[in-house]
Amino acid sequence: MMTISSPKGSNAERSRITNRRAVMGSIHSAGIMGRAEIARNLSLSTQAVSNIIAELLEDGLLFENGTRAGGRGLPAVQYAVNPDGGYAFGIEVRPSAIFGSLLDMHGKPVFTERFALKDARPNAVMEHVIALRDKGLKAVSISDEKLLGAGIVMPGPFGRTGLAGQESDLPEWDSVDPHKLFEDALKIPVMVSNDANAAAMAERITGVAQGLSSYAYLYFGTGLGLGIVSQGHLVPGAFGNAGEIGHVAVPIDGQMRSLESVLSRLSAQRKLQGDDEQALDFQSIADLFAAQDSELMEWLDTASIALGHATQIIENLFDPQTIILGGAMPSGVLDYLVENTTLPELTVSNRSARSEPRLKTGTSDRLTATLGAAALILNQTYTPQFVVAH
Amino acid sequence: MMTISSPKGSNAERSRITNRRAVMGSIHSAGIMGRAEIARNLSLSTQAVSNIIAELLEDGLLFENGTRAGGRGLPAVQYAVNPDGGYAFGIEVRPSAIFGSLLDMHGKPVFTERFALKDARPNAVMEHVIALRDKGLKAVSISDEKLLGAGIVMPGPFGRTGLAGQESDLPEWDSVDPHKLFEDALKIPVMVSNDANAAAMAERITGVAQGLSSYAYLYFGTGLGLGIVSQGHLVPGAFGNAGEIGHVAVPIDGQMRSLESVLSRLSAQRKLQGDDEQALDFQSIADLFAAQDSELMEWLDTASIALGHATQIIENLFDPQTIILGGAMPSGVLDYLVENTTLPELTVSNRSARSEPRLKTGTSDRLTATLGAAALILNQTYTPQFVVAH
DNA sequence: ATTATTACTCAACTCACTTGAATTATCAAC
DNA sequence: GTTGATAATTCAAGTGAGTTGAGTAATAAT
Repeated sequence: MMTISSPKGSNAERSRITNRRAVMGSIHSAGIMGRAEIARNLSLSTQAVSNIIAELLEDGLLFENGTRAGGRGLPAVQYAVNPDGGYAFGIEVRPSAIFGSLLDMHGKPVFTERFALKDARPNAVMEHVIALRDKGLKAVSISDEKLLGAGIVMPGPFGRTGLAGQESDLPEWDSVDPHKLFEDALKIPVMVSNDANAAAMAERITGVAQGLSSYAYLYFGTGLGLGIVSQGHLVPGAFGNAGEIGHVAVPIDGQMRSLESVLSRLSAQRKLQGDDEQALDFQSIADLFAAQDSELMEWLDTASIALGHATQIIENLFDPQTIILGGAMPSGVLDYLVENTTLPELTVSNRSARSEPRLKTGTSDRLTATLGAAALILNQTYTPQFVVAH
Repeated sequence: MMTISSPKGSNAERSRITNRRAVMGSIHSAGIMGRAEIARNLSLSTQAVSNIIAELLEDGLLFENGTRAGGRGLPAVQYAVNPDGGYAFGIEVRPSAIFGSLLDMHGKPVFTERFALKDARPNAVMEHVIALRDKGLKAVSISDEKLLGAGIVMPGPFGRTGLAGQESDLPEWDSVDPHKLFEDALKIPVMVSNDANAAAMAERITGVAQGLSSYAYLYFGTGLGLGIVSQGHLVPGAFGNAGEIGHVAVPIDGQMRSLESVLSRLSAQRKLQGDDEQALDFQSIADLFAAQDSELMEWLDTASIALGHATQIIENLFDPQTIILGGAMPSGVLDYLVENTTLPELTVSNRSARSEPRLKTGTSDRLTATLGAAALILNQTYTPQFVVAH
C-alpha cells in the first residue's frame, strides 16, 4: 500500500524538512558527526547545517557528544541522535492478534505487546490499536508529542487479486483505505506496508542492512515475502503488492512448486506434522533444529534448493548488494540455509569483487515485522522523501 | 550503471531545478497546460509557476499555445513544450557498430545513424561518437548549446560478473568508467544504462508507458532484458545490472532452460536455422511471421510458454501496472505473444479492477534502445531527480 | 613561538517561494 | 445589455532558508 504522495514542487519549507532528514540520516548512520563534516556530506554550507542542528537540539532530537581532534584545526563538536528524542509506533495486524511496539530513535524496542483479537473488523482493530498505543506510552512514560508516527503492517496482498482465498485474511477490510483509517484515528503520520517491506526497513535502521542502499530481504512469516530496497527506498509496486515471491514457482524434484510450499514456516510444519493443523511455533522448530531432527533436516535440504532458485531470480532481476534472510524462523535455521545453499552461478551477482556476501542472515525474531512497522517511520525521519514522478 | 548521485541537501538553486523539471514534466504529460493548473498540480503558488514559465519561455523550452475558456473566469493561457527547445543525443554501442540518434523535446527522432565499428576499444568508440554527434548536429542544423545531454546504452552486465563469456562484449572496457569517459569527451550531462532500461524510458516519454509510473518492460535485443520502472524511476540495481531476466531459468518441456534460450531473437534464429551462424534479421523474421512459417510458429508456442512464466515472476515480484513487450522484434510477433500467452493465475496482478492489460505491445523497432538512450536524458528533464539515500 | 589548518559564528546578502491586493477576462443570471 | 460571480494573472511586499565572506578560536606542525 505504502502511501503514494502526489508530486510536489519544492519550496523553502520543504527544503528544510528534506535537509533536517538528511542531517538526521547522516548522523544516524555515522553514529556521531560534526557540523562541517555533515555539510560536506550533503553539499550544504556549514552555516546551514549549524542552523538545522540548533533546531534539532532544541527539539531534543540530537545531543552534543564531545569533540574530536585527530586532525589539525579546531576540534569538531560531535553530535549524536538522542534515543529519547522521539518514538515510532509499530503495529502488526494479523487475523487473530495485534502486535504493538514502540521504538526509540536508535531503533531499540522499549515496549512490545501482543493482544489477542476476537474480532478483526476495522472498528474493533482500531479500538485495540488505540488502547495499545495508550498502554505503551504510559508504560514507558512517553508524552504523545514524542510519537513521530505509526507504521502499520497488514497481511498483503492489498486489494482483490488473483490469489484465490487470499484476498483478505481480515474481514471487512477490502473496502476501506487502511491508511486513511489509521491516520484519522491516530492523528499522526501513518505508513502502511506488508510484513516483508517493514522487516527490510528494520534491517536498515538497526540490523545488517545498515549502510546498504540496494538490497533484497527474504522474510519468513507464515509464508514467504520479499522486501526490495533500491537506493534506500522501498519498491512498493503499483498497488503495494510487490514482493509476493512466495507464489513464484520453482522446480523441486522435477515438478514446479510455489516457493512458499517448500520455503516457509508453514511448509516446515506440514512436513513435520503432516496435515495436523496444530501450529508448530518458532520455539518448537528451534528445538527440533538443535536436535538435528531428521525430518527437519530433510525439509531444510529441499528448502535450500528452493532458496537457490529464489536467489537466482532475485539476483538477476535486482542485482542487489546482498540478500538478507530474516523473520520468524530460528536463527540456526537461517544460518543453516545461508551456509548450505548452493549459490547459482549464472547471475550478475556472482562476481569476485564483492564487499557483501550474496546471502546473509538478518534478524531472527517473531516480532521482526512488528518492529519493522515502527522502522518504517524511523526510516522516514532519516531519509529525505523521494519525489514521485507524474 | 546509471550514475548514482551522492546525497545532497536542498537549497534555493536546487529547488528551482527541481521545480523547472516538475513544470516541464507536467506540461509534457498533459500536452498543454495553464499556469494555475500546474501550480495546483505541484502544490506551488501560481506566482512561482509564473516565474518558472517565464524562464522556460526565455530558454525556448516552452511556447504559448492559445487560451482555454471552458470554465468560468479568465481563460488560462496554455503552454506547450517546444519540440525544438532542446535535443537529446542517444548512443548505442555494440561490439560491431555504433548507433546514434537525436530526439527533440517531444521524443521524436530527427536524426539516426549507424556506424560500423572495426575497433570497439574505448578510444576508437569515443572518436566515432564525437563524429556522430557532429554529423547529427550539422544534419539537422542544431547548435550545440541545444544539446541537453547524452544517453549511452552499452551491453551489460557492467563489471565482471558470473555470466561466463559475457563479461564484456566490448574489448578493454572492463577497466574504464564509461560515464566519466563519455562526460569528459562530450562535455554534456551523460547517463549510462543498459538497453532494456533505456527502452523502458523511451516508452515512458513517447510510447505506451506514458502516464504509467510503475511498470516493467521486456526488451528483445539479441537476448532478453527487463527494464523496471518504479514510481517513475528506473530500478538500476546495486551495480547497474538489474533486469538480467534472460538468465532466469524456467521449465520448458520438463526441463529448466534460461528464458533467453527460448524467448529471444537469438533463440528464434537457432530454431529457424540450426547452428547456421548467419544472422537472421528483423525483416526476415517479420517475413516468416507474415507467411506463418511453421517453424517460427512452433518457436512462438514455446516462447509464449516461457513468457507466461516470466510474467508470473515479474508480476509477483513487482506488481507492475503492466508489462510491456518491445524491442528488435517484429510487431506482429510481439502482438502474437501478447495475445496468445496464457496468463498465470497465481499472481497479485490477476485482479479484476485493472485499467491496463497485464501484457501489452510496445514499440517494435530495431532502434528502440538507441532512441531509449536519448530518452534517458529527456526523462531527466521531465522528472525531478530523486534523493538517493545514504 | 609562529604558522597553517580547520571549525565555527556573525552579519549581510541572495534566491526562490508565498501572500494579499489589484486587475482582467470570461460565463451566468437577471 | 448590465451586473455579479469566478478564475487567471500580475504586482509588490514579505519570508524562509540557504550562501558568502570576514573574523575568531582551537589545535597540530614547524
